[in-house]
Amino acid sequence: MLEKSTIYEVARRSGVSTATVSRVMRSGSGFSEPTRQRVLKAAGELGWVPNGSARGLAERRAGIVGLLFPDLGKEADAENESALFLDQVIRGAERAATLAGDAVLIAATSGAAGRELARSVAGKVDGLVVTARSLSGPDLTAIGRSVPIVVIASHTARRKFDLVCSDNHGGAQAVTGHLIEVHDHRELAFIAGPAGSPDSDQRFAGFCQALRTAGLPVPADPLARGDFTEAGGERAMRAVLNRDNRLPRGLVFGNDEMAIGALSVLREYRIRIPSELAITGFDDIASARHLVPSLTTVRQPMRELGEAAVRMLLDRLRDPDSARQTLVLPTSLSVRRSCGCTARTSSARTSSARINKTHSRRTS
Amino acid sequence: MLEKSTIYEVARRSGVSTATVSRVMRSGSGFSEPTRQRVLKAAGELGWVPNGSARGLAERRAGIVGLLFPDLGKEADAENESALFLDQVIRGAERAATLAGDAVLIAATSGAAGRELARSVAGKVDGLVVTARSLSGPDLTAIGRSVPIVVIASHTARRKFDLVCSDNHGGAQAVTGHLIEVHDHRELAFIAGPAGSPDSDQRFAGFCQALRTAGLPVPADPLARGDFTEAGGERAMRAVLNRDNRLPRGLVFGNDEMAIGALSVLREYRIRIPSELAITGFDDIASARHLVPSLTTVRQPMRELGEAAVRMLLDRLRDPDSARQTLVLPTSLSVRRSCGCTARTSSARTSSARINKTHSRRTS
DNA sequence: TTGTAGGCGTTATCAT
DNA sequence: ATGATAACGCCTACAA
Repeated sequence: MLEKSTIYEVARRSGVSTATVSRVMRSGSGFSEPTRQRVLKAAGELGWVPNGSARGLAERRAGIVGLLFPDLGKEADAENESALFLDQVIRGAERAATLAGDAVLIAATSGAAGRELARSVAGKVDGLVVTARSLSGPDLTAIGRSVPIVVIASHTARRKFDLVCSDNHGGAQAVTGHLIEVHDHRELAFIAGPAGSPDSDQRFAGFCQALRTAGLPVPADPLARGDFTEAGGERAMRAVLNRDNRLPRGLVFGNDEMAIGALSVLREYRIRIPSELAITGFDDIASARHLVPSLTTVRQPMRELGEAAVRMLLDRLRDPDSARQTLVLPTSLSVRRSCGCTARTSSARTSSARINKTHSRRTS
Repeated sequence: MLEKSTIYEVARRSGVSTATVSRVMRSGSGFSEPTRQRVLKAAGELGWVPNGSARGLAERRAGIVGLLFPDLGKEADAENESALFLDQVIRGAERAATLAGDAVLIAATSGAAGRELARSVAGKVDGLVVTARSLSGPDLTAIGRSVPIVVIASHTARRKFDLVCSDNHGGAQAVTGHLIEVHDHRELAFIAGPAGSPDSDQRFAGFCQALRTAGLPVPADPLARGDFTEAGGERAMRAVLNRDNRLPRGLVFGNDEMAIGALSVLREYRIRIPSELAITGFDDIASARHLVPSLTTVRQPMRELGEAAVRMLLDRLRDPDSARQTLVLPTSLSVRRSCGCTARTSSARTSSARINKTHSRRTS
């Protein structure tokens, strides 16, 4: 059934040397037209596809970039924000790689077994895009010794690699500012994600910045904490409701998932959104549009993150010694109903892309 | 910066031959403990990662499976049903492959350029999982000559390959049956996807089957047609509203997206769901839960499709001459509010998995 | 324009 | 337990 022919057979069948076959398949020059015809014919008849491993070995280049992301586990389905986020990143990476003629190898690395997997992948690719929480710091460093790495993670992360992230701080500042300036809300609070999450921390910082800018009192801590899941948002909301005897005027959530969870609790408590309490999220997941009320939130350029990361990686491959880069992609505001606006969705840039050339790489 | 050391350097550094290094890295036997230590130490110090291309060449096996899916284009984002579907398939494929120690190479193949891409990918992998509409029939056949292929597509598709799909017919029959039996609706209509879509056709067939079973009149055609998008659902709904002066009692949509689009039109027309008109979808995308009313729909085991396809491919790789298989994965009912139910979501199996051994492969 | 032959980094088969 | 040494399939100087 399967042929698995080699360049030798194609060469023999078309009466030329393997060198000529190779030339026909890649160079586009260095042979006569009739020769080309014969080679192509033979290749076609045999159904020959050049062996990627052999080619990669000879070219010292696999033509593959790897994408590592955290294994979200069995429970991670379409409802999961991180999952959605990563899917988009994957799409973006695929697009950018294909555009450059490369393919993308994906792998979900989890915990300890992740290291082995990562090593295996590292051997198969020319470079690696690694998303937050898919690899420990030491593992990153170790693998970084043998393969170029671009990290997709929050700004605060290690500066030892090329890095791309979205503007969490600016995005949070923008929604919060919207609540303050457009709706004139002055009592605002932030519901954070898991402790230690750089994303959450930066969003909280952006929130605080907006308050500061408006001359409002700045809280030392978030009002409550969830874990970026719907269930976590529910819990956080209930905790607040049970603990405090009066609510702020607006709640800025660390992400959409938690806002969705909170919304169901608030509905239960018959608290009107947005008339009694304004709500905002972060991420702009698909469901945000379909909620009632629809959720005002901050859109992250998820796919662009993947694209940018791969492009950066390919640049690095081309030029190993250039200055290391950090790219911060702009977020945008998706204004819907939950903040109090009534117009149809509009969106506005929250910041513009920034590139920081950090330090130059040591050469060698 | 980057080491890119080889097995030779590891061998020299640890004072053994490359053969021994290789043995230590894979066999787990054929060397003494002290030797093992030295090799591991040297490898660690050098940060050596075995070159996948060389390994693949020597082993005649890349340890990579490819996943081809259609390029949905720029406009395809998280809102898009097909996109979500494919994301889940990708996740499933990744999971199954990783479990088997393989990696997954992904590529979105679009139109003509797709063929070249597909060939390139085919050369890099041990086998290919190909989703519906990512490759033309002839291209499939051509590439199938050099690499084993498993197809994820509707049942009707070509039988020349191993195939896995979900039970569209059974799923549609089940929701329709629910409308008939539980809610006693007898005037039902189907809103189809694009003409020629096997998925849509099978769902319509399932719809008809349910009517037939209940002894109700069976329509020759769907009431209207969309293109599986939200906008398409809107258009279809408007067309029906403008054309007919009376609506059926329930509308079975070919997928969730279209149901969502229709829902917004129906809201505009102040038509009460489900009291005046019951609505159901197909796919169970994330938003279905959050709609108002929440959407009763049929869940496809998207991730499982990816898992099953990869497993099937690995089986095929292991045993090239066994009988070709077709696997139909069961769908399940997600009962929510739009059908008229008031209970919380419940779900029920709609069918059980079926395996058809078709004909045996010709040996050679 | 075409062919010869060495090399790419591993694995695996023989010896020893 | 270890070491030579062929493959593996392709690319690419270098020659002709």
